[in-house]
Amino acid sequence: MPRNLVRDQQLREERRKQILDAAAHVFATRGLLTKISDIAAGAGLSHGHVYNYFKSKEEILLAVIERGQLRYGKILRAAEEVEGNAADKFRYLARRSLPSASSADIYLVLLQALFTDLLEEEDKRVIRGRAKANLGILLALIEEGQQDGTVMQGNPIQLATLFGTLIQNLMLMEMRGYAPATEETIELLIRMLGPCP
Amino acid sequence: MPRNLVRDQQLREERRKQILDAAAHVFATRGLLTKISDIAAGAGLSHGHVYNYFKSKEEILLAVIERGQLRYGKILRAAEEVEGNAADKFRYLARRSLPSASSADIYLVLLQALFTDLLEEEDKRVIRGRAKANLGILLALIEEGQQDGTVMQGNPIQLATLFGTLIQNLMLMEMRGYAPATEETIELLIRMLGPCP
Amino acid sequence: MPRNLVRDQQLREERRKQILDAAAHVFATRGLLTKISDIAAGAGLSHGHVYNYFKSKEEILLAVIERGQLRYGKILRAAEEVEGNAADKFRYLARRSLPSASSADIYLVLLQALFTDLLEEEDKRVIRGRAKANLGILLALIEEGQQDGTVMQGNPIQLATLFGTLIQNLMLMEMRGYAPATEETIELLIRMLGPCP
Amino acid sequence: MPRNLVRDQQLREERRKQILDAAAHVFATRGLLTKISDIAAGAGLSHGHVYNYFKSKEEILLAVIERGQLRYGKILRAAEEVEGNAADKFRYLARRSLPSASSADIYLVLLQALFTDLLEEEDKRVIRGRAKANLGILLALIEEGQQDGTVMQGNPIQLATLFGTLIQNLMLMEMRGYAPATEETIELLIRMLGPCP
DNA sequence: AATGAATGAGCCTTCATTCAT
DNA sequence: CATGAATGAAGGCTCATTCAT
Repeated sequence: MPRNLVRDQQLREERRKQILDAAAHVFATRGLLTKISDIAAGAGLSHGHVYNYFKSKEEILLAVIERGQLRYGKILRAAEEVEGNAADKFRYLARRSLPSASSADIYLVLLQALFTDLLEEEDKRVIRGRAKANLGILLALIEEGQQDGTVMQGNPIQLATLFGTLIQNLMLMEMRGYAPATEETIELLIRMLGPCP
Repeated sequence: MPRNLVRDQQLREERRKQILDAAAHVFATRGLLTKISDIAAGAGLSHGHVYNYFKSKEEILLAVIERGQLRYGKILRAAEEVEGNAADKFRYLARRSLPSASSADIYLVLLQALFTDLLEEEDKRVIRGRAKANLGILLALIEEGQQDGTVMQGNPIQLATLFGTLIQNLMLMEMRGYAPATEETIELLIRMLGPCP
Repeated sequence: MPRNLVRDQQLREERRKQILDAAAHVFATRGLLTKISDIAAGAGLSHGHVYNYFKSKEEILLAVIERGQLRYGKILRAAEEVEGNAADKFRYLARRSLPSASSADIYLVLLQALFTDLLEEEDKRVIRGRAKANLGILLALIEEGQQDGTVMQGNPIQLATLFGTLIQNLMLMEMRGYAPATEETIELLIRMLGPCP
Repeated sequence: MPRNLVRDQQLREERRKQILDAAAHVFATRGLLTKISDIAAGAGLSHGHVYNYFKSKEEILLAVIERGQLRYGKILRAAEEVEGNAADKFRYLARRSLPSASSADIYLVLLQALFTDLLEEEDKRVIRGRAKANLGILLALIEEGQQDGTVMQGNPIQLATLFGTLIQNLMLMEMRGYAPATEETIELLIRMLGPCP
């Protein structure tokens, strides 16, 4: 039966993913007040069963955040590979951060999680570490843009930080009573980053 | 009536303010998971006493948000009055939004509150309404800047939204693992907004 | 100043009466869930001040019950003195127990109080003792009626109990969704008690 | 679905009944001051679990009252079916209302509930409606008795009200310091209702 | 005396987590 | 594996009681 074990493992992994998907959605929708039973309902299973895959709500939250950060990192690396100049890469990045892209909606949860004492300080440290790693990629893109003349001069870290803030907030605009972000918004953003020739 | 009614009223008002200050701080620090007893402790009184000033936790949250939005509006109007061109006004605005300025730290609470069903839909509507009013002031500033040549051309609403997002996030940068905002950040921000002559 | 002391004592007694009146009304209206502040409001003073006259809510409740029972006893003794036969005395008794007569509305409070552990067992014993004393008077009336031929034969204690139950419930009829008691009801009651010649 | 759904449903129903039984007892014993934890303890489960069956204390109270009223209605209808004349039916009715019959002990709770603002006015309306329906049955019995000569003449509604009051108070007699009701009491009651030939 | 600010015990209710089936 | 019954810790809120003014 080793075959079954492999298959079991796959099923198990699928389930975990299912739960995390639901959790990401619910966390992003209701914040940290999210209940285990909401997650379970979203994943289509009983709340008790969730504990066969994660040992606590905290673990789920951590997993959701980790996945969100890793995905964001993946998008960042994908942006690096985009054909064209740095502006094109930022354009790609911003587009992937629009509300329709599910990958971004975890960002607010992360923000909240860094507050509360729901998470251990150690966990927060890890999360900040990943954030810094992601910022590093953004930083490289900024510097590339300053080289190829599509990004203004200035402290790259500051620029990366500002740009990072912006794209992660794109999806939240509507929620905050502002107009939702569109392609037009993205073009403006690119121009804002741009140099004055 | 052996009491001094006028004085009592003043004390009462002070207490309310005291509670709101504590609440703002704790909400900003621990998010919606904030306990009434945390607020009470922060204000230096017993949890039961809080209910002599506010009739529920929800009411406190609403008051905190309202006050935060009104203060932000006040800052916006103060910025309008600043001597100089639009860039100077934005500079002023950004400076007042740095972490050291306590008035801004409510913004994240607001963001969280718009999620959850902790608040009635009606309350959320009111909050979004005030946000829109504030955006209107920012909008006027943007248009002024486009007139006096210190702000780039482009859809003013979009620009206002982007800028609003940025300044409200200044204080959160550090928290999110990025470098904290400084005067240098502000200058970059002003240049980003600026036109290409 | 002994005159002042006397006067003070009178005022104090008046105040106590005021509070008990309010308490009786509120207890009869809202049951044991009655709050001290309701009583205070009813008596037109601050809740804190009540404690200058009674040392606890329990003491007030006991006083209200005692007064109610004593008044009922007084009514019973007044009935004994009524001119005419026993039927006339019962008629008088029933009339004084109609809803309009405030003396009866405490009966339900008493009923509730005998339940809960809000009262010490010792207090309950005292209350039951007074109830028994009152029943004794009723018993005498019943026996008088059996003598003068206006009350049916049968165990006088049973009859007294049944009649006591009835008149104390007269005021509650309306509350329980039944038709309110009237003079007609009273006449029926007298006839029910009456013998078959 | 490894569970036996039908069985689960049965168990669930049993549990509900268990809780209601406990609640009826405790409410009848301690009045509206009854704590959820008392009910839970009475039913042999944890307080939290009670909320898996009822969503609030108020709902439990309402259910207890409803059940009590329905049971009383059932007894009334059973009395209607008793062989014999109306007196026999009343006898049956009174017997079923003695303290030993658990079905009646809810009446006092009902009485208390009609006070307080613990219940919505709407709920009280419903309760009064059911009381009126039950009174209707009693009314029919009275009229039957007036026909077959076992009940005195007079306004049937008044008679029904008086009789209803009496039988519902039978169980409370002892509690109020009076002699407890017995078969002898019941016979007296029947005679009181009877006509004078 | 008189007020109402202040406290904290206590109850209702929710929900993470465990566990029997 | 799956379910949901069951528990109990924790937090919101009320209100009796005390006390400074």
